[in-house]
Amino acid sequence: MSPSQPPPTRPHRVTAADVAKKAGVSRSAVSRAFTEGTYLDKEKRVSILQVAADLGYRPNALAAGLQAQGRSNLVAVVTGDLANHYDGEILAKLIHRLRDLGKWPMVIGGGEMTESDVLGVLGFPLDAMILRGGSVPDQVVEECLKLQIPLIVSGRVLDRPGVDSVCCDNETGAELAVGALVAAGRRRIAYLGGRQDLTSDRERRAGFVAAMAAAGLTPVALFSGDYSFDGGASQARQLLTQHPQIDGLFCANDAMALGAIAIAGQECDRKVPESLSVIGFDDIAMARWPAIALSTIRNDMDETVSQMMRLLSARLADPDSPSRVIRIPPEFIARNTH
Amino acid sequence: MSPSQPPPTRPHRVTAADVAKKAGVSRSAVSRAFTEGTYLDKEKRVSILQVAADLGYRPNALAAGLQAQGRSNLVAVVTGDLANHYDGEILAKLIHRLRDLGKWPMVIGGGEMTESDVLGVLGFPLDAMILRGGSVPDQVVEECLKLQIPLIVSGRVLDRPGVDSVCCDNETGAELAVGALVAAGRRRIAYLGGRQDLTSDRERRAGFVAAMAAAGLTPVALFSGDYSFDGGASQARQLLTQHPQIDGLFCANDAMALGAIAIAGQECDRKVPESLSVIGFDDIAMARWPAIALSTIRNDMDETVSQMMRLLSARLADPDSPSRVIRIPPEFIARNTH
DNA sequence: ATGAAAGCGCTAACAA
DNA sequence: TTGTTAGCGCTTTCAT
Repeated sequence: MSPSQPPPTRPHRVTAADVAKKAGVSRSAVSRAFTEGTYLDKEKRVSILQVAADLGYRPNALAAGLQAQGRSNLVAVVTGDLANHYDGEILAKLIHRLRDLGKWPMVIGGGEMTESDVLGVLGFPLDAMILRGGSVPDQVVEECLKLQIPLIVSGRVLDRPGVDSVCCDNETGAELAVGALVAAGRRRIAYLGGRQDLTSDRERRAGFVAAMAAAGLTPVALFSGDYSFDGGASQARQLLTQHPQIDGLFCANDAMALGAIAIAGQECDRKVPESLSVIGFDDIAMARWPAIALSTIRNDMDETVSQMMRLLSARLADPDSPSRVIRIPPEFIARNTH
Repeated sequence: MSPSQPPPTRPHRVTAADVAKKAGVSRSAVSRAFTEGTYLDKEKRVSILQVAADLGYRPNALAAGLQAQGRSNLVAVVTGDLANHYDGEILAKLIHRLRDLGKWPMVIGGGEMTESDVLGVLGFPLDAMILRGGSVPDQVVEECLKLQIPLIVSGRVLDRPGVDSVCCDNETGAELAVGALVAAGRRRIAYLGGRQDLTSDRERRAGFVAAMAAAGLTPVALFSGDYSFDGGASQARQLLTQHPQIDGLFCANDAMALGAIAIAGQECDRKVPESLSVIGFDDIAMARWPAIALSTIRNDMDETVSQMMRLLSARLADPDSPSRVIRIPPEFIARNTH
């Protein structure tokens, strides 16, 4: 209304223009000062950076990302359920390694998978999307491909053009487990599975069945759980009740194995490993705890993440390269439960 | 060189302009079609959305965030070490609740805390930054305040203008633990602490000391660990060796309590709770596992996250409101280890 | 070496 | 109700 009223304008974020004015140079000079390998007088650069520091200026990454076509440095990470320790542990490594590549992880998922969230994040011009474990709605995959956003999948294989996957060789892992159980003298062996809608479970199950057959054995039972401790416990209760004769148990992941061991000891009067051998899958940190010392199949996280980063870099460098599937070899880790 | 060579231009992301042209409307009409509560002919909106869907268009969130001053919907989350289950569990809830608010979480930290990462993320015009646990470099706090970025701190209290905190009432928690140990008939009680550089440990320690004094008891020992299972185990080994007479142990978090219980049973021939009571802190999911059934002090995650979201919303609505500190009341959860 | 100017894709104030 | 216009803050030719 009247010019006497100074607008109580909240001091906006310092921009390159502010720095330019204060330093007596052009906006472009400021931009150059923050970019390696650009023509700019050595002294001038120093003085600009000084002024910028005084003012508390830092380039707006949003504006930069908008400008740089196809290099927003934003990477969406759709994590599996963080209640699964494997997912939590691998997420930490993933975040760390993405930063090494200069990427910023936008993390979604972690519990109940909200499909709208993962579609919503596509609103950002992502450099890539990482799908960790879990069931990935097909629609999401379609949208990513339509938007030409590179997809790196881990924990399952998605053999499609433009999608790279890295996944444990689950069948081999199951074979190793059966081999170890047989070597321990077990013959009446059962499988305690995870969520049947996930390929990891299907592959481990198939590997188990095949290895048993190869060993001339018939599975005593094939159960399914949900990859959780509680699920493992309740399924193990039924399993040990209905089939008290079993002497070996291969579980689809470590959490279920721990649940099963708890039930065996507390409710079924079965000592592990004396009267029952149990082998898990993944080798989460807890499995290494001396008090637990779970025999398991290592699903190597460091190697998995390394390969994911390798695939990511390769695809970013050449978006049209053929899609790749990398299988990580598992390893049997002998501890105290078999 | 010659116009006969069609440039092998990688099809760019579909923009509002593309949709506008195809639909025969203006760019603004397209923008309006995607914004609730704008003037736009019903039919026209439908047809625009139809064309957009055909083309696979979705508004570029970067451009939108650049435009909307102070509403990028980006929130940086600096998480504590995900090897601590408490941090993992709360991160999952945090991500979920932030999405409910329409915010996108950029997650950093999770393991080795890289200070440059947390400074680097300030390049984005964040709506807010969430600091979860751990030690927060002062420089980070300064930069945030300088940039006028709201800071929500959890797991410690940072009583400064513009910073809101929500934190468990650690002293009361320690009192509850001592009370429970005393009620269980324990008198020779020790404290197995976490990282002394963290306020959570200092408060729990202080609360322990005060409660012991109030009960007319003298602590047998005050040890320090690192909040990890392994750290708890090795400290407990020393503790039980040097002070075999102790009959009660209050641990600074659940992980250390589990480590201590493991050592007690496996190496020191002390049955829990028969000859040694152990109480943890946090009430992580594992503490509830029947096989573990850890008596502990609940550090309510749902309530913590709810309050964080409340503080966040309030600060976003009024950036100048006085900073607030919310203390979450702890609760003793009696299970099988005391 | 450096400034001017164009544009990245979007929203919002202003006209019509 | 709708189109035109002006930025948001930055990077990058293009001149100079």
